[in-house]
Amino acid sequence: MSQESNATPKKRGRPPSAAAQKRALEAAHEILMTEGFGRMTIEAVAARSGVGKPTIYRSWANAQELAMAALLVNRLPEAEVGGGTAQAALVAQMRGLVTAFASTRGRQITMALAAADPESEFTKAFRNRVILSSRNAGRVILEEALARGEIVPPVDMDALLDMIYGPVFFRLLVGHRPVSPEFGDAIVRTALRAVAPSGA
Amino acid sequence: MSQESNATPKKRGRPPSAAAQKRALEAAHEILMTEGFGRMTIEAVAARSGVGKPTIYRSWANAQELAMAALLVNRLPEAEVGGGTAQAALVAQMRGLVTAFASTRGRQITMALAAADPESEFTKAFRNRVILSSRNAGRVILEEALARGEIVPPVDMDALLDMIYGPVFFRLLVGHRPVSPEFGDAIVRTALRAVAPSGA
DNA sequence: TTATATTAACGTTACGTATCGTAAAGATAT
DNA sequence: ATATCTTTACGATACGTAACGTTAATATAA
Repeated sequence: MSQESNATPKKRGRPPSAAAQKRALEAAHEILMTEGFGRMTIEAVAARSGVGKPTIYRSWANAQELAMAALLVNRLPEAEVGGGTAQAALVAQMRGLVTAFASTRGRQITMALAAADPESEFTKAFRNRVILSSRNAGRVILEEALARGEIVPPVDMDALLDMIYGPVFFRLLVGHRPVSPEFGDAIVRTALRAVAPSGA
Repeated sequence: MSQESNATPKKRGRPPSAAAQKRALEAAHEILMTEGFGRMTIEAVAARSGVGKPTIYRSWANAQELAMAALLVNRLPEAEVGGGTAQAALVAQMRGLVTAFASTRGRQITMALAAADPESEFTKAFRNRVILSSRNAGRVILEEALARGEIVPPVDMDALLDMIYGPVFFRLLVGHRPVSPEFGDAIVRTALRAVAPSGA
């Protein structure tokens, strides 16, 4: 623990400005929430934030990636995995999810996701962190419930998870019915009835 | 019914060309399927079809509407509502749905829907005809099953329907798992187990 | 004759890139 | 120690391209 020979070769030159990135992300988020995805152009973000276009392009390849990064900053609250029944845990989580997505934010996220290159690494990271994090937490909850007999086989776990989390995005995308807390509750209740031990 | 006095006032001048519309729709559809929604620009459609831009704009307000119209031309096959158990009917319908959407077409539809103005009349028509037609047919199937006791209360019909059709679009949008026929089967099976009479 | 079709061009917006001079930080020499 | 390289990022500006949606001019078909 002494020589700096191979440890961190000390970068030269002006360091990238974290403040500039932060300002760009904030401006992007503001535009997304007030004017929508279609108006969140790189030029608009540059004008609003005072950050130069080339600086923005140095951090993000295009407007879609910047939008996803901006939507990623304020994460959704993580689900409380431990304690209680699976139903209680899922209902609590679903309440948070519905609150977070039944808003401008939810629509913007859906649009960003649909518009983005599905193969891009950025898109995959976004999906995993924003969309699938709830689903992954749900998997933990359901596997624990399965282990202690609260739910019973046959359980097609992936199908069951998509039946719980898919409807929220379906309503968000199609807009035929509102995304309400009661809706979230009904989804969880119905899904769990399909894998309940008795016919209760 | 004879005189043309107030019925059909005999249009004067050159009539709109149905052929031009058709050519534009075909070109739009081809571009959607081969190059994707992002590259289906009005100019590209005009160039490919030989129809002038102003003519295209006379029929559709923007590229989104043209895209939806093009996707609307070849409708999805309607579900066979009558006969058999609810499970058989839903599985058959879901097979068709999965086949139709587990393709370029499905992704294009999802993108068009996410990108479109949710309040536009065109968008609403598109949702009703392309997205919700399956769901509506499913409602008929399930209500008949409910009437003859094949499924039993409590049934939150809207939640149940979204649990059946939502997951398909969820997978299409997020792309975390493939949309396969087996997946469709599992969804129908699991959903019906939630409303089955006994604990079977 | 009159409404539509086609073509061409228009102004606008945003794209993504290149270049300019400046700012900030480590390296180097006095 | 302090001044001067060197390197890298910065903000500003301008560029050529692409597509937008509109308009004017001409051709064409009832």
